[in-house]
Amino acid sequence: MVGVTTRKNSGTATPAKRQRASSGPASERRDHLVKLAAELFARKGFQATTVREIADEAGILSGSLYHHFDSKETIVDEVLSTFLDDLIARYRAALDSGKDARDVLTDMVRIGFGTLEPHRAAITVMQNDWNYLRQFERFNYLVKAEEEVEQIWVTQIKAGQAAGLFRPDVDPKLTYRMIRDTIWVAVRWFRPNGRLNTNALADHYITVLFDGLATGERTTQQA
Amino acid sequence: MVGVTTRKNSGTATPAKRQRASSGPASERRDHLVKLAAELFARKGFQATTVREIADEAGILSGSLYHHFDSKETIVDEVLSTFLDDLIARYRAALDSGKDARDVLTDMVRIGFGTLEPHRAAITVMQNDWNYLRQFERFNYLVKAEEEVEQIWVTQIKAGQAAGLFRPDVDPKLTYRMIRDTIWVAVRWFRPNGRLNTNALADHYITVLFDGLATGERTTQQA
DNA sequence: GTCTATAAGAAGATAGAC
DNA sequence: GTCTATCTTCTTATAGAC
Repeated sequence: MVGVTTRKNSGTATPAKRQRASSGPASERRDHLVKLAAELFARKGFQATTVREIADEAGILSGSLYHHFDSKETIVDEVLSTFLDDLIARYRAALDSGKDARDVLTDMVRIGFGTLEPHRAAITVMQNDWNYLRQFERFNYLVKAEEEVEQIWVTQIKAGQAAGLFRPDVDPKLTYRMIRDTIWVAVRWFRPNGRLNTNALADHYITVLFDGLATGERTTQQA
Repeated sequence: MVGVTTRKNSGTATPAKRQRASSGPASERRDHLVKLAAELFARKGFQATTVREIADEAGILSGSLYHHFDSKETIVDEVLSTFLDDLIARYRAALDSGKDARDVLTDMVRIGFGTLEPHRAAITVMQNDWNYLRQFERFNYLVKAEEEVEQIWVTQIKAGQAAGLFRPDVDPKLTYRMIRDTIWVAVRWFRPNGRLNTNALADHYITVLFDGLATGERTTQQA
């Protein structure tokens, strides 16, 4: 019931109570605080960000934060679940389009890259702190959500193979993981005002993913 | 000169002295301690791992660790620099083979996946804690090493394009980043004793990367 | 090379006044 | 909804005996 040792908080030992995003009162003030915290978590990492820093950023004292949240974990919980809820909703819409597997997969790649901008902070936290956060019982739903997303992708890849659209000799699960990794890790270097926007990123990746990097020419063998 | 606020260490404030891997005395005992620490860093994250835990793992007390290392940062520094030195050496060997750009790139992909097993812990730390560690001046060499590696890859991709081996319409730098991401992030889910070994991973990725996922068939357009 | 003992302070969280 | 004040525990790191 207790989960792992957590960050050894102190005071009158509070073993990370429940207070999911959905259950908490959804005030604008609260949402604003979550946004501020998300930026700090993304920049410095979850553990390296102190509740004092979050409070500073909001112009209040650390104790006042506990009027809105019962723990630091609750804040990051809200950051992550907001992102995941949105992502899964978008995937579902793509699935209901009636397109063939290749077009659905194309849409899903675009959806993935499309979240880089609006959910940049949440994705960064998910990348960097997932390994730490997953050890706490309260974040089990993250694992569940990941499994659900994997199922959606793998089903599409298999459908594409069955329809003769995708090569049959690739492993669906492995292929999904590589696509997923390529999309989300881009959050590390993607900059909204850089040379490329997320549409260009998606187009580029879709080209290489479907048609490959090679031209078919070989200098050593076929020539 | 000081860098950022660091983990606010205490005692007689020690602002993270220099003591790079190469400069420290290379005893077997020391190497063993670094290995133990690397596993903990990978499992729990750098910040969440305490010097007490590292000492526990080694069967000594935390104070005794400071006979071998002057700070926790020095330990992780040694973990990362050992990996990077090995990686860059392997890349250089591949470059000197005299093969064409496609074969060299193939070798480099294999080298990448091939490090997942021997350097699993270091790669995990690099993935999860890079964002945090990079803020300290002493880890500037990480950025330099990354730039060197990028240069090696981009040069090969451009050479392949010039030789007509790779499609000319892809962005070399972007392509490199996506390849890099796909390889290293695999450390998150790759398990040495799982269904696939690193050779199979590399082969699979090389197939999709060069030849693409699509078969050329289209259900909607070409009928 | 390890232990004992401890410094000095930063952490998350709480209680109650305003 | 925020502040004041504070508790308790954990942290990295040190000094010197053995």
